[in-house]
Amino acid sequence: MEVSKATLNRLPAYLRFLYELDRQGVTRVSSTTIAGGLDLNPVQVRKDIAVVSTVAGKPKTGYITKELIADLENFLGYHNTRDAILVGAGGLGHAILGYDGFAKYGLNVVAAFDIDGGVVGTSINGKPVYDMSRLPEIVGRFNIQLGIITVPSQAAQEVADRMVAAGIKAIWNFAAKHLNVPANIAMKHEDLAASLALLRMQLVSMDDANNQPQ
Amino acid sequence: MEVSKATLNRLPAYLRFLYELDRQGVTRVSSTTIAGGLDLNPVQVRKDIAVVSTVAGKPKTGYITKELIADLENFLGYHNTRDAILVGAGGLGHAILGYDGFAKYGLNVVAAFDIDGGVVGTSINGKPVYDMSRLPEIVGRFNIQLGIITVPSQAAQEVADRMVAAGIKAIWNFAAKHLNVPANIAMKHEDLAASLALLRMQLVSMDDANNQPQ
DNA sequence: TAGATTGTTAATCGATTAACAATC
DNA sequence: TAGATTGTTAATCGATTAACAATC
Repeated sequence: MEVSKATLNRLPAYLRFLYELDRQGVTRVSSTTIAGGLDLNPVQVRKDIAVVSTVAGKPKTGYITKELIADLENFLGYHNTRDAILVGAGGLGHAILGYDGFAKYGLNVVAAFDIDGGVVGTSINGKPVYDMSRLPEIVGRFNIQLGIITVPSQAAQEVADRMVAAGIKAIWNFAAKHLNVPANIAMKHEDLAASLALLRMQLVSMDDANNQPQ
Repeated sequence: MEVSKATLNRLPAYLRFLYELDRQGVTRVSSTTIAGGLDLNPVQVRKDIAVVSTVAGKPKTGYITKELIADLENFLGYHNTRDAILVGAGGLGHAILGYDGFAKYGLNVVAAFDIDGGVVGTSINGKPVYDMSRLPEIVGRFNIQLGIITVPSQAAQEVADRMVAAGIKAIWNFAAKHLNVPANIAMKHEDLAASLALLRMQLVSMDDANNQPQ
């Protein structure tokens, strides 16, 4: 991988910030402006931009907003849409199926799967919900590479296994459980418990700081 | 902060893994077992455990499952429940309100707020949805410190500002937008676009590896 | 010209991994 | 006793930040 995970993680935030500037008619932008808006270090912003941009920034004037937007969109593949399927049409699955914002990020959820007869056969936000048994057929027919897991944690490993067997190459896991998959399968675990732990600890340490004996 | 962010991020996964072992009747566990189950390095696991545990592991036998569970729960504050409020009772807000799993992590969402007359006055999973104007009153009355933002990104900054004004000390932000808050407010941004970027890039680089000319 | 800003090299910081003595 | 496993020190790796010459 030629770009670090840390950099990649920041790029979508740059892009959103630039969209906003562009919308306001700002045609040129400096690393200091971006860093200021996102609470980052300007040097870090310049280094990140250097990785993705095809044109150099100009001393004194900075970068051209629209050029930078184009480079970032290109690098992140936002125009190169990927189809995905989702397994688990419960609360969270429902929310993801109902959210059209992922289209901007080049993600197109085409169908969902579940084992609950109550939702199988219905459609959510125009996306059909199939029985789990049809997973291999649909994934194969449309050559889908990306799978989203929104089932309860006890069911998640089996779902992952079935996705891999069906030919899925990348898994976005929202279940609260580490999943074991072959090394050639990409996996991203959205661990909300871990996020919450981080937030709670910040909260507690700030409490401490405020109650410090002086 | 005496424990690193990286360590803190892993602790909830250890705990879930240990619950599973305990359920299976496994009374002792080594760092190698934990590392193997979670695709981590055993030394890293031992160092992380050293930070939180009150009793030392024993050479040859490892750690006592139940002791380690108790230490982790204690460290993460899972028995020390925090009340929270949520703003934005849309799809994602609905899913979070409907999910009772956060109770295990010591998080108790007590109420939601929205500006949509269609949901205000209703209740979701037993939690009342109030009009946004009542935020200061409820936050003040129950002395709530934690706020969850699940509104569309354009509305997120204003919601954050109103949370801070009402006395919220920590914000869990699910909107696709960086939010500026005073330095004494804890903030955790759940950036799904960034996650997706990471996953897509993994997928692409694996494609590359497989199509490498030999 | 003077000053703001870039791109890059070097220094620092933090986290992971390797090595290994201690010990149950 | 021998071997597995711990806890810790040292080495490595990766990412951030500081310093600064180049330049528009």
